[in-house]
Amino acid sequence: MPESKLTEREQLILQAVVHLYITTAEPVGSRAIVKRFELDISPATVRNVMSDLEDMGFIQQRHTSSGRIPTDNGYRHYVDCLMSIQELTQSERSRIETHLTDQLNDADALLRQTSYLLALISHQTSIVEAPSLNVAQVEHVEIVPISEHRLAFLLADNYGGVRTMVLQTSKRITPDDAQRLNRFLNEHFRHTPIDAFASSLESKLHAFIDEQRRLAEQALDLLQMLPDNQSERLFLEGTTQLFEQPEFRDIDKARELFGLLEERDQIAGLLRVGILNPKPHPSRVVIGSEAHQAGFEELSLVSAPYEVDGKTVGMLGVLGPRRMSYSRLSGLVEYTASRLGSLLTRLAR
Amino acid sequence: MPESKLTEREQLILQAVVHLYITTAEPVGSRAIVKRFELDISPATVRNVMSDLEDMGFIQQRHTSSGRIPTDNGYRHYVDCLMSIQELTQSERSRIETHLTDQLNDADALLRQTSYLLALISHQTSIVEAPSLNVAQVEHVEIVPISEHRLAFLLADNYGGVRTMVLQTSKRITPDDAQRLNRFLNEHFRHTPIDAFASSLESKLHAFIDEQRRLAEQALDLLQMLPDNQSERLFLEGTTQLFEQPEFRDIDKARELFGLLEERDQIAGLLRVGILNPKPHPSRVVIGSEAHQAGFEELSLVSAPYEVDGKTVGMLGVLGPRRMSYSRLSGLVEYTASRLGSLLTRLAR
DNA sequence: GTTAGCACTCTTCTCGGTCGAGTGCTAAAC
DNA sequence: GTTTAGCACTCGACCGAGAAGAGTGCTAAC
Repeated sequence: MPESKLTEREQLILQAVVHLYITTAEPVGSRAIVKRFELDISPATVRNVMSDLEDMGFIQQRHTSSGRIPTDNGYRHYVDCLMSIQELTQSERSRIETHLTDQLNDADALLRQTSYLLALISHQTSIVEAPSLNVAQVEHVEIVPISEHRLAFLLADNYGGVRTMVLQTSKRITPDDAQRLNRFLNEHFRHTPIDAFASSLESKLHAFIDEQRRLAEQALDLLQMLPDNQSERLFLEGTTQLFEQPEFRDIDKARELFGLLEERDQIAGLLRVGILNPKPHPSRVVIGSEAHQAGFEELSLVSAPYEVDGKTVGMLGVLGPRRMSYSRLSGLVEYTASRLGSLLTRLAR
Repeated sequence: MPESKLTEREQLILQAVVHLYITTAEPVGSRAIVKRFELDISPATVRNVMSDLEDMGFIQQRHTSSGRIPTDNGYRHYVDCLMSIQELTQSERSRIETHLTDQLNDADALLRQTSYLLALISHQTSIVEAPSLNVAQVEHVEIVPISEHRLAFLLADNYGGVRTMVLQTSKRITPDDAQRLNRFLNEHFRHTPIDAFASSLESKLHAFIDEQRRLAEQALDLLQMLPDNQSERLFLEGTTQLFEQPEFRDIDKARELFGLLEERDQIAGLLRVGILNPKPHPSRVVIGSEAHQAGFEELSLVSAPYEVDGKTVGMLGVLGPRRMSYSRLSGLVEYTASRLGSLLTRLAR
């Protein structure tokens, strides 16, 4: 944890402002701080300190003579230097363990359930990203003739994820054709990273002839559309929770938020923000304008990577108002990530 | 079209109230009607007629001395007796034709695109339902071994829809096992209605032994979960449009609406409302409280069934504020439904 | 049956005043 | 030098009065 440059008293007051504002959603006054934390100093002293903190850009006033609220910088300092991550309670822990079990043998179901549970416990909006294409590998591909002119193109990755796409052909495909193609595909592309599959297949197109080649080309087309679908592999739950927050009582803010939630790509992008920022803890926090994203000013995201076989394969997190309990949610997100990781590891075998 | 029991003048005034309210979202006064439609009668006369219409329950006042707005009954009478369905313009028609082509060889993609287009042209929220389970038939099933202990269970229906589920087994499955099972499944269950597949499979479980039987039982479990997933086979687009409407400026109404949109099951149920109500036109209208659904009071739905090979297989529609252009949207929805139907027919071959 | 006139009702907007929370500053106390 | 008490000041929230405006219902005349 980086050393705070503030005096002990300043740290105390900043922490007090953050805590009170998080719980009440109201600007925090000097008297309220003294009362609530039973401090042995007078409100006037607190006022002086708050004035200093304001000069340093950690807290601000909506208008002269209102209480203070933390700025993005204030939250940032709090998260980086003052906060200690809160462990989950025993009951929360067991709740996760019972609802997130290895009964779920489908990666999608597991991810969805994780998202659901995360929203339920956090009372915020949860985001869970499926293992990303650049770490997943081809485990198995199969072209399945469905009817005379239609085929399913099935692609299974090594994390238990299965995608199916549909192909149409003008010429009839024999089961033999399909089987030969399947054998070839699996022989040559097993363990290829999924995002390299398309280009890898392209370079081997010459190995096919006739109908098989046409099929392979069509499969290639489908593969090239895969990255676009990445944002569909995002599990969001509990979006209603966000709208319950007082910061979105304002109809225009609410509408903006609603628009943002529709933009799956942007949400997916958010999970990537700050991912490089190394920390003693796995969890990351993006606060308001740090996201550099229109409409995100009132929001924050606490996220953590989850690992399969010691390798980070995806992210999950909790999206809430900037004014949220970072300490509690960091703990929750980290624990959930580790749980999901170990279940996925078992699934990936 | 049922005969209206109103006098010609009453019809005229009711129509005027509906039209004006639809376009302005403001209560309609007597003077405004005379002005806007250049009537040769005085506002006082209009007031008398409006008073009568109010007694009949077709229009109402928010408070004494405000203009009138249509009641659900008023809209109902308008839709049933007064409205004529508006044909699409040439440009709208060609827009649909170019964006909804037989290039899309995947039923899901086709449905999604339909939904997208419908939202775009209507400026409302669109709902498109996938062909329902009780009319779709098994076209092909295949169990695909993915890795030693994992299999994909692929189920293709005769409308171009493909679902994939994942199975986990403790014992290793040989390709031969899988192939034999596949042959059996396709021989016996091809053309079985999908919603009868599970029970039909159950009755034939005795034909399997050992590992095959265990597999078939697992597949059965998955099949029995299928109906629950029906609500996931609903394509919604343009939900933001709803929140733009002035009736949802009120934050509590907006929240209620947001909650409703989350409830996919209820939305799916709405499409079924009034489906039995036979009409000279294929389109159906559900107005506000007619839906008997909490939160739907301010909404209306214009829907139409789409047909494959002359058989109704699903519904699509447009969800908007009660105050919406029923005449225009009926035309749009009907046209879109017929277009989707014919494309799906070609896809189903 | 239709219309002009008019009183009436109800909402919306604005304005001024009060209240209370909270601040900043100054001077005194520690 | 730090802390505190005291006090004037600022600003938003709330309230009620009053004016404006839209629209009605009723009555009497056409």
